[in-house]
Amino acid sequence: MQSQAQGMFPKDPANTYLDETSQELKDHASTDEHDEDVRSCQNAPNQIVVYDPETSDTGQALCVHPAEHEPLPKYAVSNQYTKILPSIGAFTVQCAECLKWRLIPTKEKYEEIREYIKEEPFMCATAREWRPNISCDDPTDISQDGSRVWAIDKPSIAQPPTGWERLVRLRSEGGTRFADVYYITPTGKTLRSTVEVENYLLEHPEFIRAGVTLSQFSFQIPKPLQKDYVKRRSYKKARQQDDAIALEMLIPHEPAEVSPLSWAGPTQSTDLPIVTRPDGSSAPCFEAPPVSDPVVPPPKKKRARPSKKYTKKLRDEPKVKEKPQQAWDGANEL
DNA sequence: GCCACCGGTGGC
DNA sequence: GCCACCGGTGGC
Repeated sequence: MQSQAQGMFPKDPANTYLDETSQELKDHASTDEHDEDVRSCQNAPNQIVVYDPETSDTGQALCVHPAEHEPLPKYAVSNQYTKILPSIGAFTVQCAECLKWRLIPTKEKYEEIREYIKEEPFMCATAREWRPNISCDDPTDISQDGSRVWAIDKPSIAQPPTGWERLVRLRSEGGTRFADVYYITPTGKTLRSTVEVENYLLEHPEFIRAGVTLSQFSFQIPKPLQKDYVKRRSYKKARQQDDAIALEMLIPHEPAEVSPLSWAGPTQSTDLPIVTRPDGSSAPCFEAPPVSDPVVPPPKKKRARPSKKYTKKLRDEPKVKEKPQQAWDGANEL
């Protein structure tokens, strides 16, 4: 995929992750390369779309697309973990002019567009970099047809430093959060917060010398378009009062309509949101995980939040636990 | 023991 | 209500 025109990007595009079950992607393929992108999209189960709320009215958005040409997400293929969570399956951005959605072929391109989207609004012409003939006259690549989860991404998030990867991992529906953001260092360490990044950089000054700064990291997560994807905190408080009743209220019982493109998870994992449900609603959504046991759950142990003083101690005393350096000892040379 | 996923808390 | 943070947990 060579780059030709470095097109203009839309202003305030919406970043969208989507679950991939739609036929429309292939319907709009217009070049061989795009065909390939579309196919890889279609093969990827449970993708998610993200789009930018601020711009949803005027229309800019991005859609997410999984690791290219991977038939299945990492969770399903290489991860020994049995839980299969919905994963970001496609990246899409909305044209600032015609408001149509254009699939972005790679996560890297998406991150590039997202970083500069405010300054350089995305247009269909931008996509000519990978789809030479695309224009606003072509139909939208994807639409909110109920077959995917759409989530709103934040604009102006810096691209991760070279050699680093920014991971957005979706949580299952009904949890307390929609997703988590992680950064994977060149040495393979996973960092979960700005504090951890800061500590890591202090422990590895070679990255600082190489120009890596905290401003290149953002742990902002996309927001699900489906309002009830994430459990409300007020619900949790209610549950503390009366668990059984609250559970009834919390879990919607909707007809399950399994997508033909859903990936097959472990049979014992039926309590996981591995399928999507076209429900005819305007916004796509994942199947809610069934309630495995509506009985009152055992009380959970309370955990005291570490004090600020403790947090500061952590910052002052870098953790020692870390994976042995693997491929990137060259960092020391920076 | 590791680690991906999840929940709970304080702060704003 | 949202966000940042990070400890807990269970499957491997």
